[in-house]
Amino acid sequence: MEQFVADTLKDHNLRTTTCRTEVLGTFLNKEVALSHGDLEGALGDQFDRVTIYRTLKTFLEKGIIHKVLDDEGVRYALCKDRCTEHDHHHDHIHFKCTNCGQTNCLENVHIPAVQLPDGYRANELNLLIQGRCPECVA
Amino acid sequence: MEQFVADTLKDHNLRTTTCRTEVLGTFLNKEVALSHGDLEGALGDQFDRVTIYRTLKTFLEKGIIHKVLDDEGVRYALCKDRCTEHDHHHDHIHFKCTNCGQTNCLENVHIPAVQLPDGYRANELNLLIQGRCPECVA
DNA sequence: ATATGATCTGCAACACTGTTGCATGGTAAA
DNA sequence: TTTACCATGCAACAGTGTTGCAGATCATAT
Repeated sequence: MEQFVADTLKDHNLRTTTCRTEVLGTFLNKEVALSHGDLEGALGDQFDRVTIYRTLKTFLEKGIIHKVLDDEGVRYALCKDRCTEHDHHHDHIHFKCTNCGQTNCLENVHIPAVQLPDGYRANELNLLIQGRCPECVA
Repeated sequence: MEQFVADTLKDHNLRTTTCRTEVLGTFLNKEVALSHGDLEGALGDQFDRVTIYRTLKTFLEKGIIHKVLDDEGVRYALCKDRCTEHDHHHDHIHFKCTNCGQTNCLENVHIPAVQLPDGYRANELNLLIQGRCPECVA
């Protein structure tokens, strides 16, 4: 995994620093969408708040992560299919469990075509589904 | 319109105060999703920041408005089809124009059924489409 | 029309989220 | 190893949203 982290950073022309390595590693470990606060919690006092914000911003710009919108705030999740800075794919489906609060990307689910009114041109689709995840349905 | 505003408040068991009347009126006039800041701007110094926040919160709880999620922050829009506190329908499609920034609800567009993986149970769907609105496509 | 209780409002203070400028420290490439 | 560039930490600040409380306002019954 460490190798993957290093490669990912290199692929996006980013220097491998401790903070970037740890943040990226945390995303890989947790496998759910994380907020800035989640990262601060997970990483303890290792890094300054500001540095984490800047790391997230950098990752966003490079297409390593994407924003996940949510009633309660903004979270971030890995772009698993290797978006790049110039070829960023823009259809995301996220599922948020209203019971346990976890949010994750549904990778294999496609957003069906939506029939827009005349004149509208769509670029990016963002679908948030809220409900109960398998663990919490039982 | 003033009658409509008064009726709406009454229907939801809310006292008709100046702030509520003005806020609801602004939503009716503008016909697009508004942020707290938009409302502050539209209403000038008539009301305290806090009062506007509380008015929005009350309207949310009563099902008069709903949240609109957005990369840039939270906005609010009227529930046109008369949601009530207990019967709030939860499928929303919003279109945000990346050129002029306006966000509005697409009332007559339906979210097609999404095939969820086993075990997931959906309650609420929230689709944000970003692109260009008819005015900005031209 | 008025008194009453419920509730809404404004103010002050606070917590959280996110950004910016600048000096210092770390990274990669020669 | 030196160097140029970039990332980090710190301090300060702006924006967003919440809470407690005293005083004002509203709806109801009289």
